[in-house]
Amino acid sequence: MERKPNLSKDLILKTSAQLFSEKSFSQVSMREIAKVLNVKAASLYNHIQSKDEILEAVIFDLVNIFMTTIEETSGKTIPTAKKLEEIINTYISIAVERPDSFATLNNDWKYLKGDTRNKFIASRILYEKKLEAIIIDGIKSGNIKEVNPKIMIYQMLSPLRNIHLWNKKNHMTTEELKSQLPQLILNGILK
Amino acid sequence: MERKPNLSKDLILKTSAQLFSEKSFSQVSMREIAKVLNVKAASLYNHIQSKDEILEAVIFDLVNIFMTTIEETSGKTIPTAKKLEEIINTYISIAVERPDSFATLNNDWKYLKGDTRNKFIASRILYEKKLEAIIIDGIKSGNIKEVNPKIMIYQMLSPLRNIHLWNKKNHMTTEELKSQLPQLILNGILK
DNA sequence: GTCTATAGCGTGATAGAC
DNA sequence: GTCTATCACGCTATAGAC
Repeated sequence: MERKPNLSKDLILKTSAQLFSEKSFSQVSMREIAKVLNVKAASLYNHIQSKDEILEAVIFDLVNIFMTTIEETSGKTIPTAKKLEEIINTYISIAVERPDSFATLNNDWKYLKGDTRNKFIASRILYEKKLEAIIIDGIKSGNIKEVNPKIMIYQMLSPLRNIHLWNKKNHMTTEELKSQLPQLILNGILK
Repeated sequence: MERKPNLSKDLILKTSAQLFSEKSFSQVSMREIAKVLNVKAASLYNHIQSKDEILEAVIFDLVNIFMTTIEETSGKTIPTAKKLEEIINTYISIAVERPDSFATLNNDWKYLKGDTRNKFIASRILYEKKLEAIIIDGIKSGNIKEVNPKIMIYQMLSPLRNIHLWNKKNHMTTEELKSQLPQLILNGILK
């Protein structure tokens, strides 16, 4: 409910992400996005090409952050536990600071179409491969339990991809989460 | 792609759950469900009242199982670890044996409307309350780490609610999962 | 109990005035 | 750059013939 629009692509993306996260991409209409911004739906098309483009922009904005940070973490020469903690903290930061985009990424990526969808899936596979490499490395150096790495990835990522759902009910600060969640997740993983 | 229909409510529910799990409730049309069953969309309405009714039936079929089993487990006089293992195994059984309904329950409950939606949310809250009671009991009797029970529930349920996603890639039998997942989940929880 | 035909509605997107 | 008006389409659901 803005006063006067001053419409921009960025504002449209922000508003859309918020609405997507409350319902779902498919349940939010262009008319609805426009209404929140105090404009008519047609006006949105001066700043964006299509509804699909909004979804793509919201999602890949975060995808790029995740891919960049895991690349950085992988390249560091620090203990495995520290690497995993960095990864967990990235999820926490993004889930707390940008909950709407984070929810859209995790809930609505399935509404991506064609090449964009394939690109997303490829990114996700690559991300999990990078994480697997870190875990395998940790097993070799004796810092991580000898459990199937794929199961471990699943055990790690399932809670992380749902922080936003859970944090909606139990509002915690980034600091509180960072001081508790990593230990909780890693306690079952580290020796 | 059935041969000749022999249409029934049960068959419609089964087929719908499969399609919902592949895409999403909102992305599956009545025409599409009908096509798989080799009938016209209008024919479906001789067996069901509405598309919403299909979703409700698919979801509450499983909700009732989950509510019944946690009630049973709560009433038993067995160690906390055994109770949690039972709960975990219920998820595994359902996720493996009825993956389509399980996926629909976890992904598409948000498309439930009105009272039905409220009833679902109330069930989920009640389920988590029952689980919390078991955990608090375990903390008191010294069998469970002294961590915030709400965080523990989240750590337990996040992976369990996503078994279907993960098991689609790494096909495991019910037995394999039951011999590995509970320990993995509980190792981080049990002393 | 399945069919054809269609009502009634909401959607994403566009054309063209201002 | 926002507006009004509207197009073209797909959807759920119903009416009525067979």
